[in-house]
Amino acid sequence: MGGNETGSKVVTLSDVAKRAGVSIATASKALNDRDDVAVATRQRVLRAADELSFTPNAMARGLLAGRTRTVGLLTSDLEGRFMIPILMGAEDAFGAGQVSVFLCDARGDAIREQHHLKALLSRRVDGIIVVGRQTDPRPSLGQDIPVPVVYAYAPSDDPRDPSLTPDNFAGGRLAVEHLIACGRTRIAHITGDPSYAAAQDRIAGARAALDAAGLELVGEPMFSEWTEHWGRDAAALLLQRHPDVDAIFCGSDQIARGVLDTARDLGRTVPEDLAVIGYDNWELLTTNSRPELTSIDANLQQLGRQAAKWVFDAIDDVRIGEGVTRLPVKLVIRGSTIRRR
Amino acid sequence: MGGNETGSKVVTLSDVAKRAGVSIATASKALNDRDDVAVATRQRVLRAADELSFTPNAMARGLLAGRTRTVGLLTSDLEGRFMIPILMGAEDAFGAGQVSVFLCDARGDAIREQHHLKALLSRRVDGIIVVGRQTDPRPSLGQDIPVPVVYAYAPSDDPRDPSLTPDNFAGGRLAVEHLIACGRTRIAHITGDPSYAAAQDRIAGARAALDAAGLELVGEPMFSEWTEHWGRDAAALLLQRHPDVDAIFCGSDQIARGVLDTARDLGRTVPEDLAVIGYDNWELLTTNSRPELTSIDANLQQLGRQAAKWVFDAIDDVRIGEGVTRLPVKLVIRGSTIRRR
DNA sequence: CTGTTAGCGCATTCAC
DNA sequence: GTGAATGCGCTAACAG
Repeated sequence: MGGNETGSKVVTLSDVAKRAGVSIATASKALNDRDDVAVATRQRVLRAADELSFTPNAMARGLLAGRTRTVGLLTSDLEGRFMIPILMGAEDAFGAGQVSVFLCDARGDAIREQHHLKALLSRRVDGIIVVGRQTDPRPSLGQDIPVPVVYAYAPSDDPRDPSLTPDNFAGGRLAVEHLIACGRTRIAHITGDPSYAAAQDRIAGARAALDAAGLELVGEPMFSEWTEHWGRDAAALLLQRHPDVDAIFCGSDQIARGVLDTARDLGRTVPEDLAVIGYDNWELLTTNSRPELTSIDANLQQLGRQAAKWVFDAIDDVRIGEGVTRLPVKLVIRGSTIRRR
Repeated sequence: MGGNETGSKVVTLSDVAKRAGVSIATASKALNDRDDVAVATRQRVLRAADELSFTPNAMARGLLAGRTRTVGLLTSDLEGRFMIPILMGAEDAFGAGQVSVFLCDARGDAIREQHHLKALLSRRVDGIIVVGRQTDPRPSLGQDIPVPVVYAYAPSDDPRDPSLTPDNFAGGRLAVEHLIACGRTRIAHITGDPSYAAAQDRIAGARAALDAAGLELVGEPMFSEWTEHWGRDAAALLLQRHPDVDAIFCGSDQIARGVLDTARDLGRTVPEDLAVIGYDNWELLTTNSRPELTSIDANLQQLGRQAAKWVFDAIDDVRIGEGVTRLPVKLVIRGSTIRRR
């Protein structure tokens, strides 16, 4: 038992150095393009590293550098429809292999979130993105986190924190402006849970657009769940009470799909008879309905990218936004508001 | 500039030790419940750590231990419907804060996958789970990875690798057995892309069930895309050509939903007139259709948990399965095959 | 019970 | 150009 046992131990820099017949220091320099190393030497080192398939130990490196090239993604609801695109945008922005992402799903539980946060800090992530499941403000992680934190989708309730969230007001306005542009004047609104900021903001935007055109909503906004069932029921109610509506702005694509079903059942032709617009641009729903559904897209992937960029900027001590920044949304027109040719 | 500057540097163990008036080693022992440390001393150390909100550096720890309590999750298609539950199951099994998960999305690109793999190895993950997007075998990462690798959903094409995948054959059989149990005898099959192993395996299972009952499929399986559109079109074709079918086994819930739409349009009553069963148990589709859709659930979250468990076992040198292991699926009965009361 | 010593793998001075 | 020494933060041996 003297020295180098067998048993495929992990290859270290010193192994490479030994094989190349140089010191550890030289090997390090050669591998990192540092200083002046004789060309021949560098070649030898690189060859040795390759032959041993040497993989530098990021932890050892991080210990020295004080930087891990690692960030934490703290979500509260992984299976939620909105997490994934944001997460993808972030992963995207970090670049394959450049920065690695710790994924933590707190399952909407504060205790679990604390555990994960602690783990992340323990692993010395360079920054954290917190992704919430609604656009309602969520509790801040606090100001004493030693790394930059950016909130995505759900803004932080502390105005000192930087938050990115889709502009629901603009979305509501955009939706109704489009309906008006399509010549509709009797517009109703069916949406989900009224306690959601998203629901209220979209309504406010819708009303702003109506006001600007000298119009009013037909009836009051109809609130309940964000489901197809509710969309079906609400549409039946609405079309009975106000047979003259010529457009329905729906608070979600799910609701809109239910509305389309009922319209079909009742023999109302979409879009001629009745224009329908959804919200979220969830492709599974918008492209499978009959006709395909016009909707508002929140650009979530872009939001994720922006969040990642902010984290980077903050790490590099670039000043980033403070408070809530609302990102633009876009209208995606399909056959439920305009007859396509 | 002599010694302790200001500027909230990260707190280290030596800071804690200093504040508690003990040596670094003692502080370490106290914090880790090691050896015998005087109760009073331990208290002082704990207090000091708390006051400074000390967070141990997992990298430094990992450097010593040779274990990072970190695993890599290498997916090829994050937005895919099947990744998320598996990912959740894995995250679940690893426990909040115990083990951290690096998430890497290769976007279906081999190059990017290599980059991510390298990054993971560089970070010295203790193990890797590879999640594929189909149940067709995927290329192995190779045998020279220094940590355990488990393949989930998409099995590895190398029989030496441990793979976990849902049992599609059993799923197909289960679906048809259920239809037969419901008294159906004229059963047809509409499915997606025939090049998918999933499609073929489910058909084989279906045929096995039919054989056992002395029945035959009505017509040939109908192949095309995994979409609602195809479901609608295929159903129209099928019902025209074989008006006497009394049940349709669909290769996916999306297809099934399209089938239900067409059945409705053609005035066929489900389930009395026509029983319909889907596959995947995608709640968004199964619970929103009319009637709600009976389907086969692949227990993906459980599959994720199992994959995580295998990784752990392998890390602890417990022998785990080799080759492809098919996990049981389950039937979820809703109103599209049996009239609910 | 507590402190001293050594070293995990690596990048960085500084001599030679 | 190259190599010996130093230390990142921590834990595991030992010695006191």
